[in-house]
Amino acid sequence: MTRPVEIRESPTARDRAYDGIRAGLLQGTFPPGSFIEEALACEVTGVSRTPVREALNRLAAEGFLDLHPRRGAMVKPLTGTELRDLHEVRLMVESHAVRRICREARPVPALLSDLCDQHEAVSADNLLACVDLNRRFHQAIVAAAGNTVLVQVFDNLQANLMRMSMLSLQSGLGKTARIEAEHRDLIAALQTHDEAAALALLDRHLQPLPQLFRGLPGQGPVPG
Amino acid sequence: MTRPVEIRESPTARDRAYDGIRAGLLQGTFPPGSFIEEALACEVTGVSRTPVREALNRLAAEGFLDLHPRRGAMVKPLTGTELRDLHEVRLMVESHAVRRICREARPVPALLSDLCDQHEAVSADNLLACVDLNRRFHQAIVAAAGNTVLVQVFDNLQANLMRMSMLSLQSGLGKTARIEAEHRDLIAALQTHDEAAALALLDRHLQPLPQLFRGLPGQGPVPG
DNA sequence: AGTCTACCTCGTGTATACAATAAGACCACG
DNA sequence: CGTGGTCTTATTGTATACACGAGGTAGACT
Repeated sequence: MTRPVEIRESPTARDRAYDGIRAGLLQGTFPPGSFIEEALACEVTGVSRTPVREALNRLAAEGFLDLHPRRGAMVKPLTGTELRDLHEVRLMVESHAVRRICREARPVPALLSDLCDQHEAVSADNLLACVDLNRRFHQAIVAAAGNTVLVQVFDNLQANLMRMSMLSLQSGLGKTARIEAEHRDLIAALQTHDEAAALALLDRHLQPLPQLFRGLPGQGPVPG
Repeated sequence: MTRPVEIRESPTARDRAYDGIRAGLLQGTFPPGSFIEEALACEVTGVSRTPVREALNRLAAEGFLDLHPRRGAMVKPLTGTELRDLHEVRLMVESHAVRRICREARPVPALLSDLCDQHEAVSADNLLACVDLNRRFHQAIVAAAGNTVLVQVFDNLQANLMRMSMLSLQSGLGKTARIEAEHRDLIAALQTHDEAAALALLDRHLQPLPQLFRGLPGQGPVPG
């Protein structure tokens, strides 16, 4: 386990570019506010400009970058306001999913428990791996609601949600043990289709996050 | 006002490609289920493959196309299920926006009334113009909630929402006069920050849409 | 006659070469 | 010494050429 995150060697150059750049963004290799020049991204990822540009476009669509015409791709600094807005939308989407699951008595996929088990296995200092597991857990909940468009919307938020997760773990707010326990509680509530309980658990699970941006005036970029 | 929709001649080839292909998709030049070959898109839009590919990628991200690796870009057929899912998410987003506007007593931008006025002016048989005005109206409401991430999410839905609007108008469900009246009522409720009334009006305003997909089994593509 | 295989063609995936523009530096002039 | 302008250069935007792979067709063999 020398590598931080399981990077599957995708045969397509575009995906290699995308994965490489995104990893750099999450790990801070490309600091917020800086510009990523295409030539640099080419060196880092080892592919030519064409797939790099496609990757940059995709990352911009996902909210990682601001594409300035003729200027380049600026790494979008996460401001307090954006974190607030992101958290609000995320809560809206996941609450909606939870409501649908409970009201329509949808089955809860076994994948959720599997992810919890994996969570136990991974070491707590492997930030990227923890973030990825967390992402897949919440993604699975949204998917379980059975609304493909809702899944698509949630996927579009993933980029910045992962950044928020990183911040949360780095600042010590999210203890992985607590997260895993809360995940299991949430699964239990969903399995019995107890809407009120599930919503309350979800709310409490995401409650620590606002501490990240509480007090921030909004404009200033968040360090990290 | 000879032109149906204000198409600003963008100097960049990528935008010309994007606008051209999207117009073709909305108007049925590229029928659902068919594959768009890059060479064809080049002929239609008059630019080379590079910007065409970027446009296709963007349209795929927006849900217009399904990109099959090594196969090409298939025009995604809108199924009954997708229309249902889309409507549900759309209602979730706009309801959330309305709630925020009312609870935080946010000012309602004059833009909304302006759009209603323009709606009076445009002829009812100009489908694209009507769809575009409608789009901007709902977009402005979401924007008025003051959550940039929510706006971004809503924008990502726009592609398919416009397709649904086209279907609605074509099938005669949406009478433009009624739409405009309901828009004005909604504005009034928002201005007085009457949450219950605004939510009810929004709900009733979007109520006719489910008739589009009611009874559809889900798999079959929607004609048009 | 049917089926399997091999080849060919077409279309996407990638790289690279060319064009255009904006930012920055340097010089001249006030 | 400061300011304005112009020129250079670096980087993006676009076009095109090449590579690779999939799918279709035709021919041969059973």
